[in-house]
Amino acid sequence: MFDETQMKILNSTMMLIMEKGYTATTTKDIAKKAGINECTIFRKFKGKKEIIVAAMSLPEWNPCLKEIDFEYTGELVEDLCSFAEVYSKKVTPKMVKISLGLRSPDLYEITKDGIREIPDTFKKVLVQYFTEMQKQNKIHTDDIESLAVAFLAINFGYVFFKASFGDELTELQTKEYMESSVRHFVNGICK
Amino acid sequence: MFDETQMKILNSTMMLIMEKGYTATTTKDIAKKAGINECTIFRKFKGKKEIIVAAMSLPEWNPCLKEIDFEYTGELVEDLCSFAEVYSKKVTPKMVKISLGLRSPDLYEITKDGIREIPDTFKKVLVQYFTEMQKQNKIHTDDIESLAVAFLAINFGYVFFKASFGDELTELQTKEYMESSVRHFVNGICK
DNA sequence: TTATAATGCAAGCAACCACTTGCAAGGTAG
DNA sequence: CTACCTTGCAAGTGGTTGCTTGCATTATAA
Repeated sequence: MFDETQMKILNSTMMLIMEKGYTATTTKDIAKKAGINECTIFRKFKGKKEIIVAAMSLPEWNPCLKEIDFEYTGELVEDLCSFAEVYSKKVTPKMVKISLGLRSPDLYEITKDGIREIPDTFKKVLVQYFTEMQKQNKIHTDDIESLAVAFLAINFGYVFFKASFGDELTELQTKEYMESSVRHFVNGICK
Repeated sequence: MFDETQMKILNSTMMLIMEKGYTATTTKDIAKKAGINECTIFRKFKGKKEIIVAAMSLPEWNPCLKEIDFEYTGELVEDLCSFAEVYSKKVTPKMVKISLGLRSPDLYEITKDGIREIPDTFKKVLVQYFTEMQKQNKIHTDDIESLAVAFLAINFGYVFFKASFGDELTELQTKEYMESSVRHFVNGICK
């Protein structure tokens, strides 16, 4: 698919975009980071934009979250922990930084669908799951949509904070937070 | 503080940053949007960066969230709804777009403190509140930190989604979501 | 050895960037 | 009227951007 030089370019580009964003990342930066000459970039890719398109085709730089990735048994805490784990494996701080770095007017058309796909898929799975659990009389709610968005937000918010502030906002680690937040989510906090 | 021309520049700049981000926003863009000549910008402000600094001093473009903004009575649902409302009044999709647009290497030093201050303050208030509620034996939890981060994430996640996708991810409106998510958060979903 | 392909190197392209300058036009205040 | 202040206008600054080109060097394969 891609030769060694191309991979160096792809990885260097995405790392720089994580740090500085697409517009602020220059082809000179990329060449320097990749340890190659700038003109080689344009021998390997048509232009700067094409590097992004190519990188997005790699699972390494584009977390394809599919409905099929989520499995469940019917036990609430177990299932939601499992969902949270699948989500956190794909949507890492690295990926969040990438998707923030790709926010640029001239990339919008290329990236928008891919970026919305992830929360969209996760929400769809959650709505489906909660609907099923309600049918089985395992949960009580009058608003499945809110429930799904809230659980999505609990998971996304955490990884966004880690991506933005590292451990400075909270030193909680992923597993710790996931288990605790799921437990609170299921059982509530009111005595 | 700022004359009419300066205000036109400040508002136009921030609106463009909302749309395209700082690096992709040029001084020509700003002048065009403000309906003035480009050189006027540099007669009014020292440079592009200074426009941001000036704008950040306006409450209109910088939501100062202070601990004192949050009041509570001791009734869980009521208090958390009130917290969520205060948060949503300050941290609007517009503000989130701004803070995303300001992510640029050469603005980092200027903006980082202001950006972290908001989640920081909200988290601090929540930790304080939950600690108090635990003392009063009104909640059961062994992990107040997770609780605070989860509630913060529930509120931030929603506004981030609205900022990024409008109504395309969910058509839920703020009040609806707030009330529902707080109710679930307090009472849990398990039967 | 010879042919081919990949890369480095240096120079340079037009376009655009933030920013500057000199001058004329216009309004306002004394 | 005069003096001043603000702004527009047009031109231009040096620097950077994405991207190109011609040529020398190296490695690989026939």
